[in-house]
Amino acid sequence: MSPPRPTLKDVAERAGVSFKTVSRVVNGEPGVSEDMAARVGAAIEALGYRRNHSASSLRRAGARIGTIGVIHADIANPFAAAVHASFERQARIDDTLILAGSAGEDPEEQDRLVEAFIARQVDGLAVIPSGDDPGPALRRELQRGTPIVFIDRDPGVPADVVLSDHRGGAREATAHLLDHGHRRIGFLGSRERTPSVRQRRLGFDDAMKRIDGAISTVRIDLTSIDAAERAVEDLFADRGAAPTALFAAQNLAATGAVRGLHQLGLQHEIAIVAFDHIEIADIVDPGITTIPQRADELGRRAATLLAERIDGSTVPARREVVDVELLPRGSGELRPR
Amino acid sequence: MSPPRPTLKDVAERAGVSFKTVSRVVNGEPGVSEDMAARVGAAIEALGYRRNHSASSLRRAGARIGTIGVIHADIANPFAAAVHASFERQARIDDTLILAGSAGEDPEEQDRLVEAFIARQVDGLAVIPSGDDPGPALRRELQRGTPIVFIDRDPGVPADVVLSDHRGGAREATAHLLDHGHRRIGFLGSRERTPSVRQRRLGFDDAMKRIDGAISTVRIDLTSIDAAERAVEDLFADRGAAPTALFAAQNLAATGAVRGLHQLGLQHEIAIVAFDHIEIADIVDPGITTIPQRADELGRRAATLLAERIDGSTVPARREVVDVELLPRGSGELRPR
DNA sequence: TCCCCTCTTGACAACGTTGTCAACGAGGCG
DNA sequence: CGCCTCGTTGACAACGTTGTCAAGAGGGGA
Repeated sequence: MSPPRPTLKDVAERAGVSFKTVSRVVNGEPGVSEDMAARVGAAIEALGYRRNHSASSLRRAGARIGTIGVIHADIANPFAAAVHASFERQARIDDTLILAGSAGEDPEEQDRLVEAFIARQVDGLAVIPSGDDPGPALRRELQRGTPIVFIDRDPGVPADVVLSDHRGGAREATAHLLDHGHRRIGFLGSRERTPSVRQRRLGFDDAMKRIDGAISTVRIDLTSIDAAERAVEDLFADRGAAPTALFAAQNLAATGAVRGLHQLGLQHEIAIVAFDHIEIADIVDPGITTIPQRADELGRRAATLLAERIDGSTVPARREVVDVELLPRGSGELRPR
Repeated sequence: MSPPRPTLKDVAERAGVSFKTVSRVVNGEPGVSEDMAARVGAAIEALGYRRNHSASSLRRAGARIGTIGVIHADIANPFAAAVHASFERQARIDDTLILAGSAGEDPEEQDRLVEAFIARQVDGLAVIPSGDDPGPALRRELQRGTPIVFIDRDPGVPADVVLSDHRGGAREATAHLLDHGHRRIGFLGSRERTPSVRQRRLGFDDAMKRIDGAISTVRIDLTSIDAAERAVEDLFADRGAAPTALFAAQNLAATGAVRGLHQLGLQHEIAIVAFDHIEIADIVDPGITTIPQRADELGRRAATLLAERIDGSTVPARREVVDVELLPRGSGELRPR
């Protein structure tokens, strides 16, 4: 085991002063003579003293502790990781550290994380999609007035939230396909109960309704790459009634759809636009036209909102919508034959 | 601002008992009568009391605090995120939370993170590649005996470390290409001073040296997708002397190389094997044969090693090597024409 | 009946730090 | 010369919790 860390007392003893004086030096408080500061500084250096942050913030009750808890569904998800990184970068400006936890889709695990973070006196919480519903612990903390921000997920409770413009993006994607002459367009979605996916569906419908004679083919519950691939193969079994373009409303659905099209050799005939970022969308031939979410912007804004709450802002719950932009790479610009 | 959280005293007052009794109930200590426990439990429930973990662990000095600091270069890097997720999953088994920080390539930022984590009394540290050299803070903590594990990076100091078998994997990749009849093979690498890349180069050389007449073409310092793409275009400007197969020793180099081959229309003629995971390696045609690092295994083993140190193990510094496996997907099985 | 033991509860110190206030010496001013 | 102020330092309480020990009530055995 490692030896105990030196404390203020140890430093004080070595420097031959009271520990309060050492405290003053450590905190850069005024009213310490120069040679005393030097003597104490030497002792600190010699012992490798570091302040015990827990004890320090225990005494200054009520002050920020400089730690925020971040809860993910899965931090290995590239989108979540990107949001996290951006959030952290912004938080670091205020010298704030991040306690991070992945809850999977398990609401109880999410609750346990909230409790553990609260026990550690975090200044606030950020929740990146995880489960459908804030659990009891999160609810209690909202009630208590703990600063909380939700990212990319509408919590259904009055709290600050930062969202992508799912509906607008989907509308734009669909309009893009319509503009390129397509009239039979397929919608590929994952779980309908996921709010963001529902919004994307609404955006798709918005655009389709505007054009007379536009025909939708909808496939939902495609929650895996394989499921989406099979759906595409199924869709094009009969080319006659099949769509000439696809809007893949989610990450995995898009990957599966692209794979399916390649499998069928249709990648140069059937247009596709995909929501979310796809890693090497530009290597595939044709490149995949996507509407990536602006993870950086989401993270940055969320951290800013949360910091304001932590600093005491009491304005009503805010809702910020981050717009998204279509990135044409080829697959979305194919015209129907 | 949010009201102060209730303390043991508040609960005690409400239940009409001493706060020590409440402490006993909270900690499930024996020697509390049933009806007393119930009364106190009700008060806890009513006030929404949660234990202050800082105060608690301040008193039990020397005991674990249940928090580990993890330092990344960039947690948005999918490999780092995957390692992190796996590390966390393992740590959670011991009810340990993760303080996470990205230091970029900035050694000073890494130092600041170490200091901040230490100030918060973390039980141990995990370092996922970040900079080339442990900074002064990390060195001091190693000296002090703070439990530390390095992941995927040899720290050059006696400390526990978990590494991928870069050399063996590269040897296997190269042998795979040689087995498919290639004799002129190109090596595409990023920075040579990165230890893992250096190891991969050694593995490449190992395999090439074993075969008479095998000819290497080496391109290094390909630190961006664009640089790798240009290198490939340059390489095949003269098909006569050009290699018939490529070994891309790193993520970005591989992405750029694949893009370059596609650009030149050579994707079905020039074989390529890539180190590291590539997101949709299977969508491209042909699929990209890769040697992904086993991020899960790296994270899991690192967390295990660290937990043992935290529990007091004093065995000499350990070095665990995680093997890697080649995933044939087509691009690596092309034969020379 | 008395003593001792057990069970339950509480009083108090301690963890490492910061806030408050007092003590001390030096120096300025009347 | 005495008083007051300022600059420097220290003593002590307090933050919220747990460890230690003692006090009091109740029960069983002699």
